[in-house]
Amino acid sequence: MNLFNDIRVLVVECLGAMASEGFLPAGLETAAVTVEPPRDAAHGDMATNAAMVLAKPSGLKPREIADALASRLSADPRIAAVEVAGPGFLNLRLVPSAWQAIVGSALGAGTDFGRATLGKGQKVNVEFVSANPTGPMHVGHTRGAVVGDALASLLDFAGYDVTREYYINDGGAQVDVLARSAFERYREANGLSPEIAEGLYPGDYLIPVGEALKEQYGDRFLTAPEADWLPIFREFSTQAMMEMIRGDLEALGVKMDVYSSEKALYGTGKIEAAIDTLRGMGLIYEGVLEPPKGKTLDDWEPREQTLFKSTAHGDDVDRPVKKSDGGWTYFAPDIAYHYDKVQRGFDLLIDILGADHGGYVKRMKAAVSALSEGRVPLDIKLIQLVKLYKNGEPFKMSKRAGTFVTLRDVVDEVGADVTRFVMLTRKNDAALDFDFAKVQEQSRDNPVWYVQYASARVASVLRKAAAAGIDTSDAALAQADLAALDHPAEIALIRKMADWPRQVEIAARAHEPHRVAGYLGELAADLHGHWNKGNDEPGLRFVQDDPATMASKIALARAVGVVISAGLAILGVTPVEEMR
RNA sequence: GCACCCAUAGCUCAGCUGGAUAGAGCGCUGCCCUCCGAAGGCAGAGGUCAGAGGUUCGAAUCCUCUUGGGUGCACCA
Repeated sequence: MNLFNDIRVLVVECLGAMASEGFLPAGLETAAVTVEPPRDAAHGDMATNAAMVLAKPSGLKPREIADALASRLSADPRIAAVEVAGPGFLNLRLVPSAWQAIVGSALGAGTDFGRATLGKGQKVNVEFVSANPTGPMHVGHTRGAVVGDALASLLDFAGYDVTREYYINDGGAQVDVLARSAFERYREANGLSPEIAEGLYPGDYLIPVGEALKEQYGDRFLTAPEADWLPIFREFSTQAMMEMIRGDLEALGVKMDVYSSEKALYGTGKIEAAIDTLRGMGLIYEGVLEPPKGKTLDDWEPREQTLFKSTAHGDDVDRPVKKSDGGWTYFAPDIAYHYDKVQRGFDLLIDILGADHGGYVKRMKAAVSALSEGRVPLDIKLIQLVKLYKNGEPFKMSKRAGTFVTLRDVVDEVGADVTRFVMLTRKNDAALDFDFAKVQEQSRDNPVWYVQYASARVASVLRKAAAAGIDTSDAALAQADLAALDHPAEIALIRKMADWPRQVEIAARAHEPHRVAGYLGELAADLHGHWNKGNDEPGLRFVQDDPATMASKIALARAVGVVISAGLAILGVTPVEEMR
């Protein structure tokens, strides 16, 4: 299905044949051999670097290898022309039928077109969002949620067995703060005026929690000591927060497979077991850390602590796992949690974190490296800031949650589809400008609109074809005369569309779902460009008088539509049938 | 002080984990426009890929250093 891979296989086979004939030395490493679309279309359909890569290890001149390889390749029925170019590139031109067949594959596979086996069924865990259960999700979380969800879909599409997971940070001091904040709202619900002290969460979203607490417990905790109500209020309000967060995620179209709780790790011995495992490796010791240089800590004093020798696995300094009061640091349950993921048999772990957690990457990688004995890679994607604008002006909203803009605010304003697409228009480690006005604009420089417009145009011609009595089911369209799609412009559009399976692999390998959005923008641009050509050249239009001709053209349109739908599905965006 | 991330056209950004003459949109300039679906189309100008070394057939891409920005740096998560 990935034509580039097919041709690469052919190239490697030819090289193998050349080796068995003695032209090339036996056992040459061919991993570096690539078959890619050339940047300049004038160079042909595909280019391979085989001759240059193998020149040195074989002791031959690139030209010699290229010539010999060229004559072998040209014997393949799919190859129309081969030429040696530049420093030793082989430029390949395929016969039109090789491209036209791709239209048939796309129609046959539907939105599964481009599915890859890259992941080989390996189990991958994508942990994302993991927002503290202390309030509604804000825009920063939103980007992480979208990137994580799209990455999970992408990896699934690329053949991995994916688990979406949320780690609830419900074990630290912040949930005590939440409980105390809820207590004030509980007092409020009982007719007292709340005292939202400095450091408590002031957001209105806790008002209903306070009311619910009153509903359940009446006034009986109003004068009770904190120790009586704190655990109860903590439990009650974290559950309320998690319900809210689940709702927020749902509004965005994100569904987690697993919610893991930090609190649940305590008292089970899991933290102790993880630390003991490290201790068994000689990676836990009692020691005193040096004070950080160049930064003045007024309350610094040397203390002996239980430390994890993370420097043995690439970290800069060793990290404490116990506080001076003997309790675990936040790092300890995190170690246990990742150990749990390793033990659940994942072959690859991915964490999506805010960029402000950058300092945390090395120690976590060190822990996973140690606990999995180097078996399980951990990739941590840091998500940069989202800057909000409205018509170019920095934008703040404070509807109901204090000072920050919530996920709900954004989704209510522009919809989940637009939100998701825009969040994926930049790579995760670059800051993103999100302009409320711009993302709803109907213009070329709004990528969401542009891709949806392409989708709508495809749907439109399909409707026209159906009205003209053409069977527009994929199965029927696949039977159309694809050989009629022989105009260079049509072949060019097919070539773009045929690049989709390759793009999936590239994006999946890099763990970068934003590439899918970028590709869809390019494909949409090509479709629109092709459409415009039809204005001057009626023969290129999708809508034709002759039913058989039209069926061929519609097959192409639908094939492009299939790719757009498949791509949007990965991004979690619903393709539109028509523009309103 | 240390670590991580970023730096590409006037602006906003792509750039295939090393490929050929570095791309797109906006803006600018000049033409064209009633064409399947309006919300335009075509063409042009615009670059020391922050700077300097290195690796190699080949570097925006990998390594080192420099500059400029962001983030984070026991015992909070």
